[in-house]
Amino acid sequence: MDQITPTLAVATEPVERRRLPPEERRRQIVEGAVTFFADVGLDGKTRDLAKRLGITQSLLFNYFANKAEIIEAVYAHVYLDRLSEDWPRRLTDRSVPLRERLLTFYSEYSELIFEYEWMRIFMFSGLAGAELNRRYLKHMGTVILLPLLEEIRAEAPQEVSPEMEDIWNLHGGIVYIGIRRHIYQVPTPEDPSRAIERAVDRFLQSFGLV
Amino acid sequence: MDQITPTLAVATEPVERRRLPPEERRRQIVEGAVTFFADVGLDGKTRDLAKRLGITQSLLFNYFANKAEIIEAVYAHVYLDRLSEDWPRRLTDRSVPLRERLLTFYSEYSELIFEYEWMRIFMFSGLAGAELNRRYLKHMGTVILLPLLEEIRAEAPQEVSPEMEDIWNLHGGIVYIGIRRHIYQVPTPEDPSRAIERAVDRFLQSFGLV
DNA sequence: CAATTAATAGATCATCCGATCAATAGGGTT
DNA sequence: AACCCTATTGATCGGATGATCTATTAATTG
Repeated sequence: MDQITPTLAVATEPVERRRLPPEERRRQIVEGAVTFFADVGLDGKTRDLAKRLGITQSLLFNYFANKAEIIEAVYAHVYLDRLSEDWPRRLTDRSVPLRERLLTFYSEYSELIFEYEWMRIFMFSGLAGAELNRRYLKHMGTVILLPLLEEIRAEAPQEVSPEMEDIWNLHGGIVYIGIRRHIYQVPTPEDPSRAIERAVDRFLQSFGLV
Repeated sequence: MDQITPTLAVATEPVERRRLPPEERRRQIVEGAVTFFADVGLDGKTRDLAKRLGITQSLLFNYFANKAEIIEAVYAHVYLDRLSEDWPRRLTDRSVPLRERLLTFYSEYSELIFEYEWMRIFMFSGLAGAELNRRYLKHMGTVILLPLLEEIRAEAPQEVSPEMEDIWNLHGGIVYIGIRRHIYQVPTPEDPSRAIERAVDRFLQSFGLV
């Protein structure tokens, strides 16, 4: 099996100082754990994580009761408060042209999903059957994509009526760029904004907009 | 961690008969391994696999030198000879309308990628950094999507010129249905053909076709 | 029906893993 | 400089894991 071999002891900061303030040490562990588990998956071993952090394995359990708790902290650090509360409002702000709303949304949203850690941990937890992903996608559907559907329906001529699956299709086509880049690790455009813009324009055009 | 708990000893066939012919036993192991590793990931334990197959763990190593060899057999069983050699030719057969070519291709191709085992093992191996996935996507790009790009360019009016990323976008939007269903395990249309048809039509329409 | 052969099971090994705990030492305080 | 608190360490435990080996048992052959 060609698992990615966990890089050993890549000390991001000089490791001289032992005995950090607990808050800081905890933060350091979580941040290290995010990239570590993004690299090797949620089955990554605590000994490897500790080695990468330049600390002993036992110290991990001084800050977290068990490994599951570390992963909880990773989830929290990667996902919590990363979905802007502002998006639903701005997506439905009809004083701004629909095309512009869509482009600014996907411009900001893509910064999130094209992040290495975000994309990989989301995929790992999805495969593990985590409830997190279902909650997230459900939220995404009701809070972002459904309002978006209504916006398009409001502006589109009567003869063409978009469906929810059409919105998911637009969304998936964009997300797939990040999947290619961070999961399959194949070349993708450095800056995806052009591809996104073209996808959005094709979408709008097909519903008689733009 | 909320790993999917491997189902224990779900004997697909009656296990009465021991002492199977080697060929048959091997085939049985591989097929069981495909769904097993698709469920729990490539880190799945050989003891759990054996339990599900209704055989002892040591028997596995009578047919395979080690676990990596089992996974190789799983890869082979899931991927080899599953990309029809016929697709490139049929996609470029200009005696058939382009829309029809696209629809029949994605109709057949989606049967492949919407398969539970295919999708999950492909994602697991992608995350593990397997070369397999890069080879596959490269092959997909050059043998299917690039010719497809040429076909669209040939038929599209000069003023609009599709790019390779546009084709990947079409492709990704369709594949994403399978990702939602089998990776994130959220509800998707029972039959994706309607969504695929609409996506293809939007795509063609935006390039002045149909 | 006995003999031969190959599949199978169960015990076992060395290693690895998550987690625990007593001992140690860093560094701020007095 | 001595003291004390606690962050950190290193040794260790029980259980799991991939892989091996030997004894047993089922089917095939003559």
